Amino acid sequence: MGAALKKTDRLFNALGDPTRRAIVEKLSRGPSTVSKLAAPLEITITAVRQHLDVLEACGLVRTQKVGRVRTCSFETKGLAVLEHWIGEQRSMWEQALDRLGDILE
Amino acid sequence: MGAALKKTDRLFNALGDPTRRAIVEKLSRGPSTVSKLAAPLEITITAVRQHLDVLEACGLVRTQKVGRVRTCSFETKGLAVLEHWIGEQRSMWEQALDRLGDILE
DNA sequence: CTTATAGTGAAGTAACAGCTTCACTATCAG
DNA sequence: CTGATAGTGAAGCTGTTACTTCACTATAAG
Repeated sequence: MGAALKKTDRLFNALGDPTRRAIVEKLSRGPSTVSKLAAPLEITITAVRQHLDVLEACGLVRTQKVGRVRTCSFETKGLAVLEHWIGEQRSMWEQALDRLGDILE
Repeated sequence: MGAALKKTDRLFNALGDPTRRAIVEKLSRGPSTVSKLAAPLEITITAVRQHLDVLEACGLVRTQKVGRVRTCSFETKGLAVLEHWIGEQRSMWEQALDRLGDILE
């Protein structure tokens, strides 16, 4: 469970950066390349590369280099982990409300 | 939509910090106070207060001061925004896959 | 072969985020 | 009243992080 926590850690941290979320949003609309991602963001391709490292490490993006072009695509796996965490908190909260209800009766 | 984006921004940023996520997880199990939150985290109550500011600003936590004690509780509203964002990306990705399928036919 | 394109890697900078300390206020208990 | 408890606010320290520059490699095109 310690490793799982670390994964959630990296995931939320990755999406905490607005530039990185912009990249994810772009890629969810379809694959792209490093320089095509950089253009609208107005940052260097080096910076984009660094962001891609982070996104790849937590399962939000998958990349593949063919020739001299690296193609980046969206990866659904990361979102599943996110949804799981949200579900956990929700159900814990429901249980807490139930206990409160029992006490009030 | 600009304002909505800013909200999502603050939300992910808030949950990007492990300490803040620990606070949210704790509160989803039931309400607590500032100093009770600080104890297991081994940080000062001042630090916890600062985290609570962030969490309150993005609708993940609600707090209320009675006498000299501030009681903090979990707020479901924030999670809804999160889920909405995840859903958006998922559906965009589905559509992208559909377009790809059409092309391949 | 020459030149342009796409990306990589290392190193540095500037800003920010998380945390602390300390001095302080407000509330409750004996 | 006295002392302890719970929290607040300002200011400063420190490590992290997002970003840049520059020198470089590898592929593609003329």
